[in-house]
Amino acid sequence: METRAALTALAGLAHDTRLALFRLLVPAGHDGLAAGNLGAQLKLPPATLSFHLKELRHAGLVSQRRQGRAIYYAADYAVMDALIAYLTENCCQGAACEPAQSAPRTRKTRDRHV
Amino acid sequence: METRAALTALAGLAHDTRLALFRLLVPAGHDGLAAGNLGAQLKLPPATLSFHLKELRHAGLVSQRRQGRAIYYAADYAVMDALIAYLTENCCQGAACEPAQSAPRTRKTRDRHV
DNA sequence: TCCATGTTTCTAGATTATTGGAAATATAAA
DNA sequence: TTTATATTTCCAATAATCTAGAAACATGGA
Repeated sequence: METRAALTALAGLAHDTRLALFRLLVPAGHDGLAAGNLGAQLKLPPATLSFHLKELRHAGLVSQRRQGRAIYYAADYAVMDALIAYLTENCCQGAACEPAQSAPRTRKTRDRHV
Repeated sequence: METRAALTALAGLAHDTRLALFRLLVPAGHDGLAAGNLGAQLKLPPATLSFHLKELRHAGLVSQRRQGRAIYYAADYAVMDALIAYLTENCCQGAACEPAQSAPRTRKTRDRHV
């Protein structure tokens, strides 16, 4: 993941409504949850909900799928994983970051599936 | 790490200049770099530099230490590590996030030193 | 003491993000 | 068709963040 994309993903998560939305989607798995369901859980007016879901989508953190009248959103784990890899590699370099761990994860180890 | 702190750390990193500052500090280790050094590398006016360093400091991502006339900033690896742990646990749950990996990291495994 | 250097704080304007009502769009069901 | 439901887009107001000049502060050296 490049710095530009990492920045976009960070900005996507750096808002309490969006982080809450994303955290609701994480355990919902690949099927995700309908927009209405998310809005009801967080008590958000529809326009506000839609605004934040769009931000998450532009950050590549969630995907969208229509099913009947409902639109389902699902977490994109690959982008999240790439962000974690980016932070580990670029912001947590060397042994300093994980003193109790055997070895820091490297790009090669983590990026196989990205 | 709690959601509120994670949000603060995410917002701290979610800006061009601040991510660049933090990335300069990461390889600089515990000694860190002088504010002036950082400002010169990124060509920032002093007030702008100071503004962003303050943000990073409030997010707990960097520490400050005066030495003579210079003020040295250093990355706080513990907070960064805690953020990565938070994202791994809360935003990357289950096997979904690391399909090519043996087992997802758990809170117990990662939090020993935090 | 006086001056130079490194950095911060003050401040105000500029930019960008967020909010939510109202209208528009898409789908499904009667 | 018509109506109901789910959601988005439009838009204007508000809020938050960012920028950088100028002034202030702290330290060290002459």
